[in-house]
Amino acid sequence: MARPRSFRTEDAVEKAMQVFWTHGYEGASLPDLLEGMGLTRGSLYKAFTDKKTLFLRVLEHYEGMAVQAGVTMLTDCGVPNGADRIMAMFTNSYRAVTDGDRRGCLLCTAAAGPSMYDDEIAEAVSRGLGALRDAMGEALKASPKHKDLPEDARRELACMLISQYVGLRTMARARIAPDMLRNAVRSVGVMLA
Amino acid sequence: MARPRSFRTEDAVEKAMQVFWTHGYEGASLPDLLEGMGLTRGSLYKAFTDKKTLFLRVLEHYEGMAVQAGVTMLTDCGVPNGADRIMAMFTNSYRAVTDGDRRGCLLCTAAAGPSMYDDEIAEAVSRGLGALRDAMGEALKASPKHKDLPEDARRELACMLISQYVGLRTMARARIAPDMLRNAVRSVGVMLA
DNA sequence: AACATAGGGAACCAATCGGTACAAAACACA
DNA sequence: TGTGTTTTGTACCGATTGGTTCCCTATGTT
Repeated sequence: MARPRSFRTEDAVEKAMQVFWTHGYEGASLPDLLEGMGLTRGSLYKAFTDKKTLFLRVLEHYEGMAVQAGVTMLTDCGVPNGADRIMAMFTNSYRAVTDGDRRGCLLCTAAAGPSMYDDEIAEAVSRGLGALRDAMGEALKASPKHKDLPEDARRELACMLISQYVGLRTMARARIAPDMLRNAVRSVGVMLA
Repeated sequence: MARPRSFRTEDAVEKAMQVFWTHGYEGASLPDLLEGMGLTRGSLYKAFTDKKTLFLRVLEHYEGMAVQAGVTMLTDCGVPNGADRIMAMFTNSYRAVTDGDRRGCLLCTAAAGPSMYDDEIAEAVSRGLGALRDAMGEALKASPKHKDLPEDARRELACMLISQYVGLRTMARARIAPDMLRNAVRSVGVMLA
C-alpha cells in the first residue's frame, strides 16, 4: 500500500561499492556516491540512514562478491592441488594490476583507513580477511606439500599468505612498480612449490 | 636582520609526522596538525606552503627515521645471519602491536590512501619501500640459506618480504587479531629458516 | 476514489575543510 | 635606539563536508 522503490537496493549497494572501492571510505564524498548510485540525497538517506551504514552494507556486499569469489577459488576442488588454487588467486591480483585495475582490495583499503577508528568497520574487515584465511587453510590441506603439516603450521602459513595478499593489494593501490608485485607473486610460487 | 623562527623546523616536521602517522594523510586535519605541532596557521603555511608539501616533508623525514632504522637493522653486520636480521624486523613490527602501537607504518598507510591519486606521494612511498626491499636483498646475501641463490631469485624473495611487511603493518592498523600477525611472523620464520 | 508510503529534487543546515590577508609583535642589525 | 624584515596570531575566506527538511509527485493497496 505504498509506492515501491524505483531502484533495487542491491543494485544501489553494488554501485556504491564501486565508488568506495575506487575512492576509499573517507575519499568518497556524498556527491560521488549520489552520482555513482544514480539517486538523490533524499533517497539515499531514506534507504541507508547515513554514509557509514551504507559503507557497512557495502562491506557485506563485498564479502558476498569478491571475498566469496576468493573463497570459492581457494576451495574449488576442480583444481586438485590447493597450492595451485592459492597461486591462481595471487596471479589474479597481479593480473588485475596489469589490466589497469589499481583499486586493490576494498577490505585492505578499509584496513588502512577507517577501521583504525571504527569498531564496526574493523570487525567487518576482520571477518572478511578471516574468511579468506580459513579458505587458504583449506587449500593448503589439498596441497601435497602441505597436507601433512601439523594443523598449527598450516594455520600459520595461511596467516602469512593473507598478510601477503593484503600487502600485494595495498601496493597495487600505491602504484608500486608492477615488477615488484610480479616478483613477490613469483616468490610465493617458489615457496609453495 | 629579521625575526628568527621560534621553532626548529625539524622539530615541527617530527611532530607533524606523529600526527600523520596516527591519523593518516586525509584523516589529519589542519587543527590536528596545528595542535600537534604547537604552532598556528600563519606559521605553518609560511614554513611549509601547504598540507601536501608538509606531508612530503614528513615522508622524507620518515624515510630518514623509520625507514633508515629498518635499513640499518637489515644491513647490520653485528648480526651475522641476514635471515635473523629480517626476522628481527618482523618481530619488531609484531611487538609494536602487542605494545599497543597500532599505527602501523606511515608509508603503508599512505600507500592505501593518497598515493592512489597523487604522483609525488606515490613516488615517495615507492622510494621508501624500494629502499627497504634493497636492504632485504642485502640481508638475504648474508643468509647461509639464500646467499647462493641466483640474484634474481633473491630479488624476488626480497619483494615478497616487502609485500609481507606491508600486509603485516596494514593489518596492524586494522586491529586484526594479534594472533594472526604472530602466526604470519612465525611462518615467515619457518620459511626463512 | 482515497489513502499511505515511496521517491525526487532542491533548499537549507551547522560544521569543517584547506587556505589567505593582515596587523601586531619580535628580533637582528646598524 | 631606531629601522627593516620576518614571524606570529587571528580573523576571515569560499568551498565542501555529511546530514536534514521540506514539498511535490508517483504509485501501490484497499
